[in-house]
Amino acid sequence: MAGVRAAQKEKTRRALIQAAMNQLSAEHGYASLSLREVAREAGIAPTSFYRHFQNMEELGLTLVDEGGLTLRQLLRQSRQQIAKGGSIIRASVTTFMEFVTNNTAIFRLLLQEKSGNSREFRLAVTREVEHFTAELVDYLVDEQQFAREVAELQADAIVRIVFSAGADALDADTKERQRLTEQTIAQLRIVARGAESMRQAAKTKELTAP
Amino acid sequence: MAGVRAAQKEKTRRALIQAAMNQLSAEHGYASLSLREVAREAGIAPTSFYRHFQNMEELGLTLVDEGGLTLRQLLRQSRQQIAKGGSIIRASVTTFMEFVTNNTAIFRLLLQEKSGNSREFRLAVTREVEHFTAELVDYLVDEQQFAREVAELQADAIVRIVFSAGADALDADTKERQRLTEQTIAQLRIVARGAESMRQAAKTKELTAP
DNA sequence: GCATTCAGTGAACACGTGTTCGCTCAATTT
DNA sequence: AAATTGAGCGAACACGTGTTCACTGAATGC
Repeated sequence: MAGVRAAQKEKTRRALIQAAMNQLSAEHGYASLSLREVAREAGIAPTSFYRHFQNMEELGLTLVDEGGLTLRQLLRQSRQQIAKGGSIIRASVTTFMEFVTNNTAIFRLLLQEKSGNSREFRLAVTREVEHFTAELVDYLVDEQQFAREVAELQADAIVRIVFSAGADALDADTKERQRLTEQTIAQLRIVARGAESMRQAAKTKELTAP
Repeated sequence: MAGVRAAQKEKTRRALIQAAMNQLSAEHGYASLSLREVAREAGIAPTSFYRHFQNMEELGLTLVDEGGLTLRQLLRQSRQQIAKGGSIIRASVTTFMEFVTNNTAIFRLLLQEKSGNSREFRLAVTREVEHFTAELVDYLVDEQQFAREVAELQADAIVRIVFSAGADALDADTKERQRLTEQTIAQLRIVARGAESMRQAAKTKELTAP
């Protein structure tokens, strides 16, 4: 019971996942992913695909799950960078862009595939993004002492800006990506200032008309 | 030379465009648009499609052009609403969301199709979005007296937030759309405050160390 | 009135697709 | 050692796709 069989199965399963990722590009999206092409790239017969996934859909959902893991990893690494000191915003955005650059396939799914998918697929992506946003809200509340309501507005705005810039970064060269990074940092600073000013206003109001 | 012929041709051309738009939905994106299905919905034979467009690609680019027109119309209507007085941000966001609701197909192309298309298609979309952003920059510079640099940061952030929210609104029910609208308004206010505070900081700096 | 232009057609093509079925044969279980 | 399990396979299927070609017939130009 060395599990040779199970190990081999897992191996070709990974091969299928990797093959699907390799096929994702700007011109060739998830919607036009074909079972036969994926199987070919993974080096197995088309029919063997079904030994691992019931559907292309099921493979897609698996990929989104991988995306969720990547997002959590991104959060962890971001926190580590922040702990090292320096600008929180700069560290976060830089880490984010690094992750995008090094996991293009996954971020294509998370940032660019907003249409042309099954409802279930979109829900899965939304779930991961919402989880990410929720983590950011918690950070703003716990570490930055924002009121929950403002933190939610701010976090959602940040995620929209950063994810949108990330989507652009996927199809940009190094130089353009650098520009996007700096631009995003500056924009998040604007948002932070705005949120800060909301906090001040709320405090003032609280004192004058409690 | 009454132009009966030309008129009929234009009519079925519009029918093709309309047919393509009708086929766009959350589950069925631009990538999986099929020549035959579009022709069928337009009420012509598949082969007749080629009398009007060389490609599905060419139809797609035409649709993006329509999107550009819609964006310009949106800007005009937004300015009219602003001229009526009241909150500039509220008027703009409300108008935007109305347009999204009433032109779902076009905004699906502009807001949700970021991947799985030809390079040319993506460039066309980007061109329209950038034009929109440039108009917004001009507004912030001319009417709100922002420095160009800050205006560009702010405009890009606004477009990212609003377009992202618009993309979500496309697949939301009325109530959720209302929530998105209010949320977006609040977020733009945060951004406006942040940008304003940048302006103050710049001024101060200018006075203290010119 | 006659000749020409041209939007629309139907048949036919080569091709890629997802999915089924029964088979093999090594890993595993008994 | 014998029996069972299960990943991987090739043949075959029905189907939708884009594109070609020669043809029709009404609108147009002369």
